[in-house]
Amino acid sequence: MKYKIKSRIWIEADDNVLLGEGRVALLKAIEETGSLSKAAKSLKMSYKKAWSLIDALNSRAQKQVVITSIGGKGGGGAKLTPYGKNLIDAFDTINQNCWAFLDKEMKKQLYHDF
Amino acid sequence: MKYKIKSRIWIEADDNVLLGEGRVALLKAIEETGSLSKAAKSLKMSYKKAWSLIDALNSRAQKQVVITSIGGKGGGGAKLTPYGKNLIDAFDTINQNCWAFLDKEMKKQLYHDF
DNA sequence: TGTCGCTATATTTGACAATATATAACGATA
DNA sequence: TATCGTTATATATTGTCAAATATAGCGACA
Repeated sequence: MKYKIKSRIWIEADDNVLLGEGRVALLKAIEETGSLSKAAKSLKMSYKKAWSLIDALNSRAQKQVVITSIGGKGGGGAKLTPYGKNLIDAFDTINQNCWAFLDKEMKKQLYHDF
Repeated sequence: MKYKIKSRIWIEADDNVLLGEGRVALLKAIEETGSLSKAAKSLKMSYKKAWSLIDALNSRAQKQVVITSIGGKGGGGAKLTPYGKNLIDAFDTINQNCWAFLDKEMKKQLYHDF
Protein backbone atom coordinates (compact mmCIF):
# COMPACT_ATOMS: atom_id res chain seq x y z
CA MET A 1 0.00 0.00 0.00
CA LYS A 2 1.45 3.31 -1.09
CA TYR A 3 0.45 6.48 0.71
CA LYS A 4 0.80 9.89 -0.89
CA ILE A 5 0.43 13.26 0.73
CA LYS A 6 -1.26 15.98 -1.28
CA SER A 7 -1.88 19.64 -0.70
CA ARG A 8 -3.65 22.64 -1.99
CA ILE A 9 -2.61 26.16 -1.13
CA TRP A 10 -4.25 29.48 -1.78
CA ILE A 11 -3.88 33.08 -0.82
CA GLU A 12 -6.66 35.10 0.73
CA ALA A 13 -7.18 38.82 0.95
CA ASP A 14 -9.83 39.94 3.43
CA ASP A 15 -11.17 36.39 3.74
CA ASN A 16 -11.73 36.15 0.01
CA VAL A 17 -9.69 33.88 -2.18
CA LEU A 18 -7.25 35.91 -4.19
CA LEU A 19 -5.17 33.26 -5.87
CA GLY A 20 -5.24 29.50 -6.00
CA GLU A 21 -4.18 26.73 -8.32
CA GLY A 22 -7.13 27.20 -10.63
CA ARG A 23 -6.53 30.90 -11.13
CA VAL A 24 -2.82 30.39 -11.64
CA ALA A 25 -3.55 27.83 -14.35
CA LEU A 26 -5.90 30.33 -15.95
CA LEU A 27 -3.31 33.08 -15.83
CA LYS A 28 -0.80 30.82 -17.51
CA ALA A 29 -3.27 30.00 -20.24
CA ILE A 30 -3.98 33.69 -20.79
CA GLU A 31 -0.27 34.31 -21.09
CA GLU A 32 -0.06 31.63 -23.77
CA THR A 33 -3.15 32.48 -25.77
CA GLY A 34 -3.50 36.22 -25.32
CA SER A 35 -7.24 35.79 -24.92
CA LEU A 36 -9.62 35.09 -22.09
CA SER A 37 -12.00 33.03 -24.18
CA LYS A 38 -9.24 30.92 -25.68
CA ALA A 39 -7.68 30.40 -22.27
CA ALA A 40 -11.04 29.26 -20.90
CA LYS A 41 -11.53 26.87 -23.79
CA SER A 42 -8.05 25.39 -23.37
CA LEU A 43 -8.88 24.61 -19.74
CA LYS A 44 -12.37 23.38 -20.64
CA MET A 45 -13.78 26.09 -18.44
CA SER A 46 -16.78 28.23 -19.32
CA TYR A 47 -15.97 31.74 -20.41
CA LYS A 48 -18.19 33.11 -17.70
CA LYS A 49 -16.28 31.33 -15.00
CA ALA A 50 -12.95 32.45 -16.36
CA TRP A 51 -14.15 36.03 -16.57
CA SER A 52 -15.49 35.94 -13.01
CA LEU A 53 -12.21 34.60 -11.67
CA ILE A 54 -10.15 37.25 -13.41
CA ASP A 55 -12.56 39.99 -12.43
CA ALA A 56 -12.29 39.03 -8.76
CA LEU A 57 -8.54 38.73 -9.02
CA ASN A 58 -8.13 42.15 -10.59
CA SER A 59 -10.38 43.87 -8.12
CA ARG A 60 -8.80 42.32 -5.02
CA ALA A 61 -5.14 42.38 -5.91
CA GLN A 62 -3.24 45.48 -5.04
CA LYS A 63 -2.32 46.06 -8.66
CA GLN A 64 -3.96 45.07 -11.89
CA VAL A 65 -3.09 41.51 -12.89
CA VAL A 66 -4.71 41.14 -16.30
CA ILE A 67 -5.35 43.87 -18.85
CA THR A 68 -8.29 43.27 -21.14
CA SER A 69 -9.26 45.21 -24.24
CA ILE A 70 -12.55 45.19 -26.09
CA GLY A 71 -12.99 45.59 -29.82
CA GLY A 72 -10.39 46.63 -32.31
CA LYS A 73 -8.17 44.41 -34.40
CA GLY A 74 -8.85 40.81 -33.56
CA GLY A 75 -11.80 41.82 -31.41
CA GLY A 76 -9.81 42.40 -28.26
CA GLY A 77 -7.70 40.32 -25.94
CA ALA A 78 -6.20 39.84 -22.53
CA LYS A 79 -2.67 39.86 -21.29
CA LEU A 80 -0.79 39.74 -18.04
CA THR A 81 0.87 42.69 -16.40
CA PRO A 82 4.43 42.24 -15.11
CA TYR A 83 2.89 42.14 -11.65
CA GLY A 84 0.69 39.29 -12.82
CA LYS A 85 3.68 37.34 -14.03
CA ASN A 86 5.39 37.83 -10.68
CA LEU A 87 2.31 36.49 -8.96
CA ILE A 88 2.47 33.27 -10.95
CA ASP A 89 6.13 32.80 -10.19
CA ALA A 90 5.73 33.49 -6.49
CA PHE A 91 2.81 31.11 -6.21
CA ASP A 92 4.55 28.33 -8.11
CA THR A 93 7.64 28.69 -6.00
CA ILE A 94 5.75 28.46 -2.73
CA ASN A 95 3.68 25.58 -4.03
CA GLN A 96 6.65 23.51 -5.11
CA ASN A 97 8.48 24.19 -1.89
CA CYS A 98 5.42 23.06 -0.04
CA TRP A 99 5.27 19.77 -1.92
CA ALA A 100 8.89 19.08 -1.20
CA PHE A 101 8.42 19.96 2.44
CA LEU A 102 5.41 17.69 2.81
CA ASP A 103 7.17 14.76 1.20
CA LYS A 104 9.93 15.12 3.74
CA GLU A 105 7.42 15.37 6.60
CA MET A 106 5.65 12.30 5.34
CA LYS A 107 8.81 10.24 5.31
CA LYS A 108 9.40 11.22 8.91
CA GLN A 109 6.06 9.71 9.89
CA LEU A 110 5.76 6.97 7.35
CA TYR A 111 7.20 4.02 9.13
CA HIS A 112 5.52 4.77 12.41
CA ASP A 113 2.01 5.65 11.46
CA PHE A 114 0.90 5.15 7.88
CA MET B 1 -4.30 44.94 2.60
CA LYS B 2 -3.43 41.79 4.51
CA TYR B 3 -2.67 38.61 2.63
CA LYS B 4 -2.94 35.22 4.24
CA ILE B 5 -1.77 31.90 2.92
CA LYS B 6 -3.94 28.88 3.57
CA SER B 7 -3.57 25.22 2.90
CA ARG B 8 -5.31 21.94 2.97
CA ILE B 9 -3.52 18.63 3.10
CA TRP B 10 -4.73 15.10 2.76
CA ILE B 11 -3.37 11.62 2.39
CA GLU B 12 -4.28 9.33 -0.44
CA ALA B 13 -4.05 5.58 -0.77
CA ASP B 14 -4.43 4.24 -4.31
CA ASP B 15 -5.74 7.60 -5.55
CA ASN B 16 -8.50 7.59 -2.97
CA VAL B 17 -8.60 10.00 -0.10
CA LEU B 18 -7.67 8.21 3.08
CA LEU B 19 -7.46 11.03 5.57
CA GLY B 20 -8.09 14.76 5.46
CA GLU B 21 -9.08 17.53 7.79
CA GLY B 22 -12.73 16.53 7.81
CA ARG B 23 -12.07 12.95 8.75
CA VAL B 24 -9.59 13.93 11.41
CA ALA B 25 -12.19 16.23 12.96
CA LEU B 26 -14.65 13.36 12.88
CA LEU B 27 -12.18 10.98 14.52
CA LYS B 28 -11.59 13.49 17.29
CA ALA B 29 -15.31 13.82 17.84
CA ILE B 30 -15.68 10.06 18.01
CA GLU B 31 -12.93 9.93 20.59
CA GLU B 32 -14.79 12.48 22.68
CA THR B 33 -18.31 11.13 22.36
CA GLY B 34 -17.76 7.40 21.98
CA SER B 35 -20.48 7.31 19.33
CA LEU B 36 -20.66 7.82 15.61
CA SER B 37 -24.07 9.43 15.67
CA LYS B 38 -23.17 11.83 18.47
CA ALA B 39 -19.92 12.72 16.74
CA ALA B 40 -21.81 13.46 13.52
CA LYS B 41 -24.30 15.62 15.38
CA SER B 42 -21.57 17.59 17.12
CA LEU B 43 -20.08 18.41 13.73
CA LYS B 44 -23.48 19.11 12.20
CA MET B 45 -22.85 16.34 9.75
CA SER B 46 -25.42 13.77 8.66
CA TYR B 47 -24.99 10.35 10.19
CA LYS B 48 -24.82 8.84 6.76
CA LYS B 49 -21.92 10.99 5.74
CA ALA B 50 -20.04 10.28 8.92
CA TRP B 51 -20.61 6.58 8.52
CA SER B 52 -19.44 6.64 4.91
CA LEU B 53 -16.27 8.47 5.83
CA ILE B 54 -15.40 6.04 8.59
CA ASP B 55 -16.28 3.06 6.46
CA ALA B 56 -13.95 4.23 3.70
CA LEU B 57 -11.25 5.01 6.21
CA ASN B 58 -11.45 1.61 7.85
CA SER B 59 -11.42 -0.27 4.59
CA ARG B 60 -8.50 1.63 3.07
CA ALA B 61 -6.21 2.01 6.04
CA GLN B 62 -3.76 -0.77 6.67
CA LYS B 63 -5.21 -1.37 10.11
CA GLN B 64 -8.61 -0.77 11.59
CA VAL B 65 -9.05 2.82 12.74
CA VAL B 66 -12.47 2.79 14.39
CA ILE B 67 -14.16 -0.11 16.11
CA THR B 68 -17.94 -0.06 16.08
CA SER B 69 -20.32 -2.23 18.00
CA ILE B 70 -24.02 -2.77 17.39
CA GLY B 71 -26.64 -3.37 20.02
CA GLY B 72 -26.09 -4.17 23.66
CA LYS B 73 -26.01 -1.78 26.56
CA GLY B 74 -26.45 1.77 25.30
CA GLY B 75 -27.25 0.53 21.82
CA GLY B 76 -23.67 0.29 20.68
CA GLY B 77 -20.87 2.73 20.05
CA ALA B 78 -17.67 3.58 18.29
CA LYS B 79 -14.16 4.10 19.50
CA LEU B 80 -10.70 4.62 18.12
CA THR B 81 -8.00 2.01 17.99
CA PRO B 82 -4.51 3.00 19.16
CA TYR B 83 -3.58 3.08 15.50
CA GLY B 84 -6.39 5.55 14.90
CA LYS B 85 -5.08 7.81 17.63
CA ASN B 86 -1.64 7.72 16.09
CA LEU B 87 -3.13 8.70 12.77
CA ILE B 88 -4.69 11.82 14.29
CA ASP B 89 -1.43 12.82 15.93
CA ALA B 90 0.63 12.26 12.83
CA PHE B 91 -1.77 14.23 10.67
CA ASP B 92 -1.99 17.12 13.10
CA THR B 93 1.76 17.30 13.39
CA ILE B 94 2.30 17.42 9.65
CA ASN B 95 -0.51 19.91 9.23
CA GLN B 96 0.83 22.32 11.82
CA ASN B 97 4.34 22.05 10.48
CA CYS B 98 2.96 22.83 7.06
CA TRP B 99 1.23 25.98 8.28
CA ALA B 100 4.39 27.20 9.94
CA PHE B 101 6.39 26.44 6.83
CA LEU B 102 3.99 28.29 4.57
CA ASP B 103 3.95 31.35 6.78
CA LYS B 104 7.71 31.47 6.51
CA GLU B 105 7.58 31.05 2.74
CA MET B 106 4.99 33.77 2.47
CA LYS B 107 7.16 36.21 4.34
CA LYS B 108 9.97 35.52 1.94
CA GLN B 109 7.79 36.61 -0.97
CA LEU B 110 5.61 39.13 0.70
CA TYR B 111 7.41 42.36 0.05
CA HIS B 112 8.26 41.54 -3.52
CA ASP B 113 5.06 40.18 -4.91
CA PHE B 114 1.98 40.32 -2.79
C1' DT C 1 -39.09 -11.31 25.38
C1' DG C 2 -39.72 -6.31 25.02
C1' DT C 3 -37.14 -2.03 25.26
C1' DC C 4 -33.44 0.91 24.23
C1' DG C 5 -30.03 3.62 21.52
C1' DC C 6 -27.01 2.77 18.42
C1' DT C 7 -25.07 1.03 13.73
C1' DA C 8 -26.09 0.03 8.95
C1' DT C 9 -28.32 0.87 4.49
C1' DA C 10 -31.55 2.46 0.81
C1' DT C 11 -34.33 5.98 -1.17
C1' DT C 12 -36.16 10.40 -1.89
C1' DT C 13 -35.87 15.33 -1.76
C1' DG C 14 -33.85 19.68 -2.24
C1' DA C 15 -30.24 23.22 -2.65
C1' DC C 16 -26.69 25.06 -4.94
C1' DA C 17 -23.05 25.21 -8.25
C1' DA C 18 -21.59 24.47 -12.84
C1' DT C 19 -22.83 24.83 -17.39
C1' DA C 20 -25.16 26.29 -21.45
C1' DT C 21 -27.43 29.79 -24.03
C1' DA C 22 -28.31 34.42 -25.56
C1' DT C 23 -27.17 39.04 -26.42
C1' DA C 24 -25.12 43.59 -26.08
C1' DA C 25 -21.08 46.49 -26.59
C1' DC C 26 -16.69 47.60 -28.27
C1' DG C 27 -13.07 49.59 -31.54
C1' DA C 28 -9.69 48.93 -35.30
C1' DT C 29 -9.75 48.15 -40.00
C1' DA C 30 -11.24 47.91 -44.75
C1' DT D 1 -20.42 52.07 -41.97
C1' DA D 2 -20.33 46.89 -42.11
C1' DT D 3 -17.52 43.22 -40.40
C1' DC D 4 -14.98 40.70 -37.08
C1' DG D 5 -13.70 38.26 -32.78
C1' DT D 6 -13.42 39.48 -28.49
C1' DT D 7 -14.98 41.14 -23.70
C1' DA D 8 -18.91 41.75 -20.71
C1' DT D 9 -23.32 40.47 -18.68
C1' DA D 10 -27.90 38.35 -17.81
C1' DT D 11 -30.82 34.50 -17.80
C1' DA D 12 -32.16 29.68 -18.11
C1' DT D 13 -31.06 24.94 -17.59
C1' DT D 14 -28.78 21.10 -16.09
C1' DG D 15 -26.23 18.10 -13.08
C1' DT D 16 -24.22 16.90 -8.91
C1' DC D 17 -23.78 16.39 -4.27
C1' DA D 18 -25.52 17.02 0.39
C1' DA D 19 -29.23 16.54 3.39
C1' DA D 20 -33.42 14.61 4.93
C1' DT D 21 -36.23 10.68 5.58
C1' DA D 22 -37.28 5.91 6.37
C1' DT D 23 -36.36 1.41 8.00
C1' DA D 24 -34.02 -2.79 9.34
C1' DG D 25 -30.93 -5.12 12.50
C1' DC D 26 -28.31 -5.78 16.58
C1' DG D 27 -27.28 -7.39 21.55
C1' DA D 28 -27.18 -6.47 26.61
C1' DC D 29 -30.21 -6.16 30.13
C1' DA D 30 -34.28 -5.92 33.03
